[in-house]
Amino acid sequence: MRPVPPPGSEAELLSRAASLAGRTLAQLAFDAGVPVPDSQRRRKGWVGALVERCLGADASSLSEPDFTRIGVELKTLPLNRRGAPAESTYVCTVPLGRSPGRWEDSAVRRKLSRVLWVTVEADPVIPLAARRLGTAFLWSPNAEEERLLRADWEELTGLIALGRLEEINAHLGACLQIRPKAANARALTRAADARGAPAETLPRAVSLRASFTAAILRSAFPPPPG
Amino acid sequence: MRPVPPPGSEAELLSRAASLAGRTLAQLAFDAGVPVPDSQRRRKGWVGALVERCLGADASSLSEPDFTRIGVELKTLPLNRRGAPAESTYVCTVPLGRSPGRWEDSAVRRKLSRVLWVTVEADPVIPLAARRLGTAFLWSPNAEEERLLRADWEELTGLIALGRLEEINAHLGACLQIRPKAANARALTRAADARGAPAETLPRAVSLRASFTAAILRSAFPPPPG
DNA sequence: AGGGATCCATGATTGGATCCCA
DNA sequence: TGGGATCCAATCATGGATCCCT
Repeated sequence: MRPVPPPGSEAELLSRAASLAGRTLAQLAFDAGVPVPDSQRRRKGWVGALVERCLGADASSLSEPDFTRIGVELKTLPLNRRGAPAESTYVCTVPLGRSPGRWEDSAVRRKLSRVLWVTVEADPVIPLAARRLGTAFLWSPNAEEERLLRADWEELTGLIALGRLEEINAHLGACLQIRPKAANARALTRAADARGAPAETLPRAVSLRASFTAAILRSAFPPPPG
Repeated sequence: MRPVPPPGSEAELLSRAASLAGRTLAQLAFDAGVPVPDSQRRRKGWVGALVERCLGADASSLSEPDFTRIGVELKTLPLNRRGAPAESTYVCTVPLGRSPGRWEDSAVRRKLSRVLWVTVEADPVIPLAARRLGTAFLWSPNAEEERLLRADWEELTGLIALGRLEEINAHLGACLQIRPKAANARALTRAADARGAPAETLPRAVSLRASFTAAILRSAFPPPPG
C-alpha cells in the first residue's frame, strides 16, 4: 500500500491520470496493495475508491473536493461496451430539513465546478480485474450546461422547500435527478414537511443522468466524421 | 360495403380524412361493410386496408400511389399510449437482382414524395374495434429529411449492388432500414450475389424507423411550450 | 450519515419473423 | 409476390434499492 501524495496542480493530476490509462484494475489494485473483489455486487464504490488512492485524493472531510489543494473533484465514469456511460453519476446527498439556499452556494454547483472524469471499462462480460481505465479529462460546466444544471436544481430544491419531496422521483430533471440513497428502503432521516414540521423520510441523493454525462463525453471526444 | 370514389384533390382527401378523425375502427368497418377481427395477430394489414377503402384509394396496380389521380400515398401511423409511433413504417420491397438505379428514380423516393399520414390509436389495452383514428396530415420530405433518406438509400443500395446484402441488417440506416419481409424465414427470392451470379435470398423490405416518423409527427404537431 | 458507487426488476424498444389479401 | 402492416422474444434503459467504507 504505497501512499500517493496529493497532486500540486491540474497538470500534474492530468499527467498522472494519463499514465493510468490502459492499465487494468488488477494492476492498480496491486500497486495500491488491495485485493480485487470478485464482483462489485457487494463492493459498489470500490473502483472509485481505488482510483482516488492511485491519484492521491486527500479529502477526508465532508464537502471538500477530492483534491483539496487544487479544488478538483474526481469521478469515475463507467462506460458500457459502446463507450457510453453505463450508470448515472452520484453528486451529493440532498440536504433535507433546512433551506436549500442559492444555486451559487449549493453543494451540487461546488462539486461540479471542476471535475476530473476518469473513464473505466464497465462491460459486464469483462471480469472486474481485467477492466482498463480509459482516458481522463478535466471538465467544468459550460454556460449551457450550467444553465441546465441550475434549472433542474432550482426546480427540485423548490419542490423540497414547498414540502413536496414525496412528489419527487427520478423522472424529474433534464440532467439532474433525485433518487433514494440509503442502506435500504426502510432507512429514514430527518426532514421538514410542507408546514416545516419535523418529519422522517428516505434519504435522497442528487445524481447526473447518464444522458448528460454522455453529452459531456461527446464534447470532450467528438466522434470522427463519417 | 359502400364504394367511396377517389378524391379529386388533396383538399378533398384531407377533408375526408378530417371527417374520419375521432371515429372508431368499428364505425369505419361498419360503413365499409366489413367485420372487425378480434385481433390483428392474423390480420396485420387490416387497418391500412380499411382506411384505404374509407378514403377512396384506387391503386390496384403495382408501384402507383394509393390515390392515383392526385399522386398521394396513404400510410396509417399507429400511435402508442404516449402518442409516439408504435412501429416502423413499411415503404416498399427491395428490388434484388437488378441494379438499383438512381435515388431520383427510386421507389422509395416516389412513394415518400407525397404522403397522407393517418394516425391511429394503437395502445394494446384498447380493443381493436374501439381504437380511434386521429388527425391526418399531408407530408413531403423537407430538404433535410430528403438528404437523410437519400444518404441511407445510397448506402443500402450501394451495399446490395456490391453483393453484400447478407451484411445488411436493421441496424443500418439513420432513418431507413432494410428488414426481412416474407411469409417466413425460409422463404426465398431470386437475387444476385457479389459476382452478379444468380442466388437465392430472403426477400427484404425498406421501412422508415419509428424515430423518423416520430420526428415527422413532431414537426407536424409541435409540442406546446412548457 | 455522507462519500464512493453498482445492482437488478421492470418497462420500453426493436429487429427479425410472420400474417392476410388481391 | 408485392402491398398492407403487426407480432413478439430478446435486448436495452432506468429508477428505485442496495452495498461497503470511514
